[in-house]
Amino acid sequence: MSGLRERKKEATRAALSWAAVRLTAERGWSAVKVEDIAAAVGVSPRTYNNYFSSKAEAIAFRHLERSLRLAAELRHGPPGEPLWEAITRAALRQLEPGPEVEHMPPQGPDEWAAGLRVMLAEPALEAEMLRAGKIAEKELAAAIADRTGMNLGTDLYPRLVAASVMAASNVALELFVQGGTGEPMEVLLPRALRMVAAGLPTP
Amino acid sequence: MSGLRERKKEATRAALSWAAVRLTAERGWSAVKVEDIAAAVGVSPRTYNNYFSSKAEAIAFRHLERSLRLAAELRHGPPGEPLWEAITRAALRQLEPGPEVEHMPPQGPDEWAAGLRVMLAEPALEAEMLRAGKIAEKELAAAIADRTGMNLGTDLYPRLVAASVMAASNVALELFVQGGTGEPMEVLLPRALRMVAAGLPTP
DNA sequence: GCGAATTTTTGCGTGCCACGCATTTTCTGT
DNA sequence: ACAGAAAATGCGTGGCACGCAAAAATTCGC
Repeated sequence: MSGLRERKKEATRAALSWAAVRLTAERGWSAVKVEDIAAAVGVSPRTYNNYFSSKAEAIAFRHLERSLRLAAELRHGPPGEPLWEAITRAALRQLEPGPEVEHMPPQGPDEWAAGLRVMLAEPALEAEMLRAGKIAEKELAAAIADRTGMNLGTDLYPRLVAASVMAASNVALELFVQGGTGEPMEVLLPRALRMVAAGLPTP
Repeated sequence: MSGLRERKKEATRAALSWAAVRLTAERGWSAVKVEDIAAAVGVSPRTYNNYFSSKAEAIAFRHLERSLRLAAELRHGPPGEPLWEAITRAALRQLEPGPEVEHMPPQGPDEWAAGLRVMLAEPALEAEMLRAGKIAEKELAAAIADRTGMNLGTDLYPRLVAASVMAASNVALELFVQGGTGEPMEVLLPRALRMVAAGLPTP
């Protein structure tokens, strides 16, 4: 309905999420209390839980948003475009930093990878990230079902495509974060997507 | 090294996990306290946390074990067998109820599905299940890398296959649990595996 | 503009959970 | 049987999620 109120809410949510990430990167996950995150945003600790139902959720929120955008973009893109091209294009676009990162210290890909390693080392955070991915996967499957005219409740295809896309994204990210190959996400991600789309026969 | 001690530990761990599942199915997740689980097994609450580092972990443990068996079976199977046949065979075998279920009330597939729905409705449990799947995926990727002589640190293939296998399993399970099609897992799972192996072109 | 209604924030209190540490009990190897 | 190792337990602490009701802020009808 209204604009200002909801935008303010989203701003607070984003600020909390962002503060949680920053503080965790600085001090480590267990050293940051909910109270600290709330204080960094200038809000009461009780209010934090009005926005996020767990400490971990604030950190996974950015991941969730980006993943959800993928599904949204798939819905609003040109309907005629072949499915996998649309998916690849939408996935690649999520790699571009959004406007919210403007007033952050500029992060190279190395710092980003290091930060992610820290996050995923914490079991609670890993679990919450995975849950976020799963939520986005549901949206993605629904979008694909719409696009292909298939039945989400009975057809394997939409869910399989959605799950495979998330799998490819995660694998590409893992390899990037682990840094075995020096290749950037812009290279790894499309390659992984092409592979799952084409099939994975024994080489 | 020793036998009795470790077997007793595993027995306790399994008993705790089993008690957690049973109590949760009966009363619901939030109504069962760690104290209850411990009491059901005849062990101190403090001891529970020597086995599982969270309340949810006990429930995901059965899922974790089964998923890990898949990787183990892939390692110990005939090395000559084509990769995807070996995977499918190993995956199907995990559907057979293990010997630990012998003295449980016989569960039809419907009760099983209902139980799973309850579990996955709880965010904390869903997250923990996903984490268990992720851990197993790592093992699976390593097994596949070994089998194909590929490099886990630089090649996408092993991780992609592992992730796709887990994705297919999860999708098959979702569809089964949701029950849109009346088909059993023994049918859905191989079909999903065949699809991800062959590729997912727009139909 | 202004006051009423709705929404959001906050303070407070409760119950539970994860875990460190020291102690006791149980098991193993010789 | 005994010494040493490993596991179970008791106790205490800090923190987190959340229900509830009061207070503050914002929207909307007029």
